Amino acid sequence: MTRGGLARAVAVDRSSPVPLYFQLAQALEAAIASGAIPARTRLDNEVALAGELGVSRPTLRRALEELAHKGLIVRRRGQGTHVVPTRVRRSLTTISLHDDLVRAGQRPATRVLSLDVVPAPDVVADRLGLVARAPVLRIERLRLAGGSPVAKLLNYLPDGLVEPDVARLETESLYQLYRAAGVVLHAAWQAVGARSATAEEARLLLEEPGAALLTVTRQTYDDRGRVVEYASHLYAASRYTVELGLLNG
Amino acid sequence: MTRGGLARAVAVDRSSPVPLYFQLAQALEAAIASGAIPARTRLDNEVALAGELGVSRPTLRRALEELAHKGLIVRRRGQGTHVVPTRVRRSLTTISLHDDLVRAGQRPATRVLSLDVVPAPDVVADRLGLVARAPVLRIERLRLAGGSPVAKLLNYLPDGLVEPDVARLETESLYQLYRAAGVVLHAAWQAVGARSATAEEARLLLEEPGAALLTVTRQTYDDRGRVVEYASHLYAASRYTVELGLLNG
DNA sequence: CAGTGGTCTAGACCACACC
DNA sequence: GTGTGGTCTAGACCACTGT
Repeated sequence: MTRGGLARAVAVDRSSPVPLYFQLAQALEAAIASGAIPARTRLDNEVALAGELGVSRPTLRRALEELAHKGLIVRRRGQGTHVVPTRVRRSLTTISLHDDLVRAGQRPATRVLSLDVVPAPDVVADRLGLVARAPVLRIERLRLAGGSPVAKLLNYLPDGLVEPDVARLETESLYQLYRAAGVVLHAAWQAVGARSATAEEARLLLEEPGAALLTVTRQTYDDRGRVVEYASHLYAASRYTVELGLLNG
Repeated sequence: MTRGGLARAVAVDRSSPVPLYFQLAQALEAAIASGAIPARTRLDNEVALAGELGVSRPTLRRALEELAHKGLIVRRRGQGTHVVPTRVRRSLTTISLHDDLVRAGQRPATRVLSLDVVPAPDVVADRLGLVARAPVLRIERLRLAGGSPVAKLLNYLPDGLVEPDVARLETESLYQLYRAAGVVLHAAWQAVGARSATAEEARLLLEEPGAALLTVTRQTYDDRGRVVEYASHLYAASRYTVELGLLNG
């Protein structure tokens, strides 16, 4: 994008409360995605580009850093900034947790199997940072896609964090409930493994006993660093895989 | 850390080629990890802190942004910057791919099962962005830990990217070879699933036929956006799980 | 209200890549 | 050399949070 035509495709609104660098990043990402800025294009240098777009260089740089972090562009000293040629680029932008079921065609549904306040088992109390047998909210759900069960979800939450509500649990994700309760999720640690299904699990997930299941164990933290969830999930591996984007591997 | 004593714990070397913000971030991270800056501490405000440390506010901010991104601190407008109280914090800093075997006690070893240049199978050519049946390097390895096999690793690489060398493959990781060849890995996409072991796989991994295996399929990109690897790995799930740190989930 | 982090600017110098 | 992105500065104004 050398001829300055970029300034028309990427217009910013200085009266908007949305930060300039964010507007720029989004506009540039859209322009790249739509092909308005073709792959392998070399962008103008930062000083010139900032001039064309009517922002300062640091502001432009912050936008470019975002795109570089997402893998959409590559910047190299002495050489310039290029739009990455890769075809399969979509998966890289975000790290998907597990709600990928919302994708193409799948009609996700949730059935609440149980919803109780119980004394925390030792391992749960330890992971949540609570004293032994402290009351915790235990949520057991069955996730269905296209009418058939794909996962059994077991979550433990500190008591009082969100309102237990079967109806909402069956229509919204747990993360939507967190957000509604003002909890800002920030980071998580998770381990992925596999094991064979027990008879009971096989029955729930409509698999053969002994079929391979994907296990995901996770701790989620909020922006204060408190553990807000301990989860132990079980996926029917024949119909489900976890997709992950990794950066700076 | 209010009393300015921080300036002694966090000293920067302005003659070093290492960027100031990076020195700051590392020093602060070390101070937090060691307890020199205790959990829940409220840091001085940014202007004051920058003054104490002898850097400008943007430079300090860049360091703090790094720490915030890693989940070590929390910054809130009107309220200040606090050190996060979480206990289990180590896993969050980086996203581990699969070489976690190097951890505590495990003596990792690798046996090269095969190493050939072959015409690319269709799926591989597609994933690597090559024409059908283009020559690719096919590497089949068995990973052992503590003397017993834990994973069968199958990798396809564009021909000519690295030198095929059995000896080095058995002592170093594939990623070390990439680095040595000047390839800068940048991003990856991977899918994690599970399935039951075939008789042949069970024999290799010393598992029962039908045992649950963890499958990892991955594409790795370099900093130019080229696909430099297509991998299909198989883990003995009874002895291995994949750990992942997730940010901004 | 006062204090905090969030954003933005204009300019400077440096390290590296290619000619 | 010349041109590029990488780093750093000093200062300004704003939006939000608590009192």
